[in-house]
Amino acid sequence: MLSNACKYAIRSMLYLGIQTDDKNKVNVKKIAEELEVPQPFLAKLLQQLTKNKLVSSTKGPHGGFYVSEDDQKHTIWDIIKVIDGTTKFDECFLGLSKCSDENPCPVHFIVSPFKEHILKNFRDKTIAQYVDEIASSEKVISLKTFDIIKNSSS
Amino acid sequence: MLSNACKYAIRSMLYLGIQTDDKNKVNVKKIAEELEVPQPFLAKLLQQLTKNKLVSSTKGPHGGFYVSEDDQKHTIWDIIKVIDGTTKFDECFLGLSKCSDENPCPVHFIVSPFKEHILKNFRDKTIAQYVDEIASSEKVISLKTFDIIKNSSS
DNA sequence: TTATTTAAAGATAAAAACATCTTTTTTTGT
DNA sequence: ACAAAAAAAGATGTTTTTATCTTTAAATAA
Repeated sequence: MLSNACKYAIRSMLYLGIQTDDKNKVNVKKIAEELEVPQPFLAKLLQQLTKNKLVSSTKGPHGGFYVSEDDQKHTIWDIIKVIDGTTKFDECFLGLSKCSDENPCPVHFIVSPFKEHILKNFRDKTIAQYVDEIASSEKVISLKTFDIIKNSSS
Repeated sequence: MLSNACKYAIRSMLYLGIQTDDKNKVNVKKIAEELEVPQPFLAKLLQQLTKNKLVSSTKGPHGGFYVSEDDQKHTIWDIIKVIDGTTKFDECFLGLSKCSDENPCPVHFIVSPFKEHILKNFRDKTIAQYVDEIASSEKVISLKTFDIIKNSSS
């Protein structure tokens, strides 16, 4: 469904939402370690997110990446748009170009409600909302982060 | 979600379920044209399906591919197992190895119920059942086949 | 001003997915 | 027996995804 690139990007943005703001930045090395993803690959992804104004960054000592309050207004859908593009989500599960409610493929009505529900969530729910939810419940965004949350709340 | 390879394979098997039996075979060329998929690529896929006993074939004049009544007892899940493997379906949507109902990732409860629903369908519903459904309703497996069904029923 | 820290940019490389081409084997009709 | 039709098998090529490496630019602190 999502590429690795996009998974890393989403997890990074949630991580930055939880851990950072304009006063508290982290560098790629740290993010890559926390999320356990390949560092140079992640660096490229963060570049893309930054170029597209989903994530903020500053160079130099004490610089790094962060998501500001404004950045937090974005959605997972915004990330997908930047990293993977959204065509995959418009396509029929069996690859038929004209598949629709009117001309359904054999799995259309199995897959379609699922897709709608997920898409609605991805389009409507902001990173801020996700961050709140992760803080209040115990959602995981990496093994390490999971441990951090577990420990800090116990 | 599914690779092109797997989409082609599923559509081929449904097509063969509808159009063929041990008395009526079709060759790769015909299947590729009907489903509008690359012929040599499809040939390789059909080879795999045949080797794994999901599809039957005979060589020589009037030979070709077909799905027997026995073949029709298989499921979409069986096709996925042969072509893509099923690991993708076990994996967390965000790629976290330990994501579960107990340790949910931020999108776990959005994605999980629908995944279950789809998997149940893929695992339980036979090709025979799909074929019946396509015959009685008007499900599409290719633009061309769609036209055929439309025309023959009008 | 200079060394250090950091992201940005660009070039390269490895692996997987997607696809094609060529040769061999089997079957069948003549 | 022979030619034709078809799948099977094997080799090859292309594109995309995933990933790394190197160089450049910017910011900061001493």
